[in-house]
Amino acid sequence: MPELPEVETVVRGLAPALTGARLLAIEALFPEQLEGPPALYQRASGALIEGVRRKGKYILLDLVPPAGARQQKSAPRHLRLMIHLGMTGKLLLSKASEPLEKHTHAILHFRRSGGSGQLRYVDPRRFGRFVLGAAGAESDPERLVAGGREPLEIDAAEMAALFHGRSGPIKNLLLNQNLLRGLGNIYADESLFRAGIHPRARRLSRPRLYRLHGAVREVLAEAIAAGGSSISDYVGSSGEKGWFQVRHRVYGRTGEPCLRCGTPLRRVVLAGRSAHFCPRCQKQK
DNA sequence: ATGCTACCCTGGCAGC
DNA sequence: TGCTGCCAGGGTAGCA
Repeated sequence: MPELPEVETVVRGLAPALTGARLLAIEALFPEQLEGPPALYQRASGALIEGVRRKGKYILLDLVPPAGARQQKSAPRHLRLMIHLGMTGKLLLSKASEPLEKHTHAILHFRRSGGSGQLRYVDPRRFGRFVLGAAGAESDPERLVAGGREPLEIDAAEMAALFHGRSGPIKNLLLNQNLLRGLGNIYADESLFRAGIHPRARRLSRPRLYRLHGAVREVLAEAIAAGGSSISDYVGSSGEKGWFQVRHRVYGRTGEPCLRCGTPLRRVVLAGRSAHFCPRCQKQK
C-alpha cells in the first residue's frame, strides 16, 4: 500500500527516465479508469515532460504540449497528469517487448535521447486515480491534493501547533491528509510505536507531540532509504521491491511479542483501519 | 467543524 | 479440488 515512502521511491525512479522526455501518446486500455477530457489526452501527445514530482501520496507530471497544440485558442499552455496509486497501483517503466500485466489501464509512450520506452499504469483494485487536466485551471488535478503539510518539511513546533486543540484520537489525526499528507496506516502505526504513544491517545502534551514529530521523520526517512515497504504487491518503477517491511515493529504483527518488552501486540480499529500497537509500551497519557 | 459508516474493487486466504 | 465468504484499506460521500 503506497504511502509517502513508496510514492517517493516511485518518483525517484521515474524522474531520471522521464524528465525531459517527449510524451508520444497516452494509450487508454481501460478508459473508465482515466479521468479528464479526451481532448486533453489528444493534446498531451507530443508534450515535453518537464518534471515528475511527489506531493503527499500523489505523483504529478508537468507537461508542456508542443507549440502547435499550444497556439489553439483557449488551449491551456501546460497540462498536468496526476496519479494516485491507491492500494494496489503501480507505475512501471517497461520496454514495448515486455508482456502486459493484467489490469494495465494505460500506457504512456515516450521517447528520449536514449531511445523509446513505456510507462505502464497498473491497478487491479482500481482504488487509484489517473487524472489529466490543465495546469492552473479549474481542472488542474493538483487541486485534488489534500492541503496538509509535508511531514518531512514541517518542524516540531509547527506540528505541535497543528495538532494542538484537536480532540480526536492521535491515530485518526495522523491519517488526516488535511493535517499531514503522506502518512498511511503502516507509517502512522510505526511512528506511534516509536514515540510510545497509544493510537487512541487524545490531546497530546507538547513534549509528546515533539517526540511524535521526531518518530514520524525517523520512520519515513528509514523507509525511504529502504525503498519503501513491499506488502501486498507494492514495487518500485523498475519492479523492485522495498524491504522496510522487515523493520516493521508493530504493523501486521498482531499477537506477536513486542520487540521491546515481549508483550503480545494488539489490534484495534480506528478510523475504519486496523491500528497495531503494544499495550505496554504505548501509553494513553 | 467533527466524526462516524459505507462504499468502491480484486486477490489472497481460511474453512468446509 | 473448488467453492464461498471474509478481509485488506486510501479517499470520499453521505449522514448524524
